[in-house]
Amino acid sequence: MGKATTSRAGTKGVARPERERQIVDIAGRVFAEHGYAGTSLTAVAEQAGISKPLIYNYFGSKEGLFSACLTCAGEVLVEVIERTARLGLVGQQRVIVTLDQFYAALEPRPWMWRVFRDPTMPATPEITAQHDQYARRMHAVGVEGVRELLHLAGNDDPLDASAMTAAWVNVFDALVNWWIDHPGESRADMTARTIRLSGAVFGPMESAPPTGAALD
Amino acid sequence: MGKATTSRAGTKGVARPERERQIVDIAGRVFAEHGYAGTSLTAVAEQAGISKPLIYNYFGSKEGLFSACLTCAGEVLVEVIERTARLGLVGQQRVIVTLDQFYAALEPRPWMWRVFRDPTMPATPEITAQHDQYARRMHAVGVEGVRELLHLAGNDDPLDASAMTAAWVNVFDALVNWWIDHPGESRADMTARTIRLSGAVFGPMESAPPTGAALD
DNA sequence: CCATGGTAACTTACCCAGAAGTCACTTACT
DNA sequence: AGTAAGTGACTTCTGGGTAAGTTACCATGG
Repeated sequence: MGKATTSRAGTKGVARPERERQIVDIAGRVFAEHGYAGTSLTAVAEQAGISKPLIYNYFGSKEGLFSACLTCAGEVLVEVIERTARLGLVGQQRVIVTLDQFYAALEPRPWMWRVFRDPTMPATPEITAQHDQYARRMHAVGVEGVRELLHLAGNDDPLDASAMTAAWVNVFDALVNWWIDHPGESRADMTARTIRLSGAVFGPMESAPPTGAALD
Repeated sequence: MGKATTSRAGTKGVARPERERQIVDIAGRVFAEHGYAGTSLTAVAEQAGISKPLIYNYFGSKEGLFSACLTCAGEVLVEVIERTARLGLVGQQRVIVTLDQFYAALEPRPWMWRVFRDPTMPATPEITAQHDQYARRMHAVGVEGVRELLHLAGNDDPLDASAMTAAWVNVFDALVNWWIDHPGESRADMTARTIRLSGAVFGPMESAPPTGAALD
C-alpha cells in the first residue's frame, strides 16, 4: 500500500530542457496577456501544472524568467527582419514581405511580439541592455528602409526618419495585435489584407511580391 | 510653546476639488510611467506631498483613482477627436489636423494618452466598461474616416476597415510617444513634422490645412 | 535478478517585504 | 463649536523568494 503521505514530489519524467521550453512558452503567454508587472509566478506555475520553486530552480528569479522569454522573442524577431532585409526589396514590396514573414514567425507563438514590446518590463540594467540590443538591431533595419523612402521625397532629416520609423513599427504592432484579436484569420488572409491596405495607401503595385511558401 | 507631539495633521488650506485635480494629475503621471500594476499609492502620495489615507478619502480605492484618471483622459480625447471630425476635412488634411489637435490637447498632460492605453489597467467590469465606452466612440470616428479612404480605393471590406483603423490609431500612438520621448520638440515642430511625413507617404497636398492657433 | 546508492526532478511549507486598505485621532478655518 | 482637511500607525494580504525534504529514475555491484 502507498504511504500515508500523499506527497506529489518526485520527477515526472520530463527532462530539464523540455520543461524549460514549456515554462517559457506558458510564461510568455501570461506575460503577454497581463504584462510583466501584472503577472504572478504562482499563476504561471499553476498553468504549467508545476510548482513555483521549480521555476526558481531553472530561472533564478521572475526577471530571469522574463529574460528567457525576451531572448526567445528577440532572437526570432531580429532573425526575421534581418533575413527579410537581405532580400533587397524596396518600398511597398518590402513592407508586405516583411509583414508576411512576421506573421509566419509569430504564428506558433504570438506572445513573442507583446513580450518584446511590454512597456512594464523591468527597468534593470540587465533587461534594459538585453532589450536595447535587439531593439537597436531591428531599428537599424527599419530606419534604413525609411530613410530610403524619405530620401525619394527629398527629406533627409534624421529626426523625421526616427519618428517615421517609430510610426512604422507601430503599424506592425497594430496589425499583429489585430491578428491576435481575430484568431479566425489565417496568415494568408492577413497577408492578403496587408496587400489591399498597402495598395489603398500607396497606390497599386507594379508587380506582385513573393509571399507565403515561396520564401519559407 | 507647541505641544510635544509634532503632528502634521490639519487642513493646509487646499479645498477638496483642487486637491482632487492635483492628485489626479500626479497619479496620471505615475500611472503613465509605471503602468497601473507597477504603481503604488504610497509613491503617489509621496509625490503629491500628502498622505495615503487622503487618497482613499477622496477616491475610495486604487481602482477608483485610476478611474478618475481614465475619465479625465477619455473625456478630453473623445472631445478632441469628435470635434475635429465635425470640421469635415478629408484624407491627408484630416489626419494632420487631428494630430495637431491631439498634440495641443496633450501638451499640458501628456500622461493622458498612456493612461488611456495602459495594458495593465484593472480588468474589472467597471473599468473595462468605462474604457470600452470611450474606445468605441474614438474607434467609431476613426473607422468612418478610414472607410471613406478605402472606398475611394474600391474597398468596402469591414474587416479591412477595422484593421486599418487599428493601424492608424497606432500611428497616432507612435507619434505621441515619440513626442513624449523628445521633450525639446514643440507642438508646432511636431505638426510640421507630421506634414512632412504625411507628404512623403501620400504625396504633397493641394492646399495647406488649418493648424495651430487657427482652430484653438 | 535484486539491492543500493547517487542524482535529477519535483514539492510542501515557510519567510518577509511591500502595497492595499482602515481607524482613530489631530489640526485649522469659519 | 462644528466641520472639513489631514495624518500616524495599524491590519491584512499578496507575491517574490527560499530551505529542506520527497520521490522517481538509473547506474552499478553482487
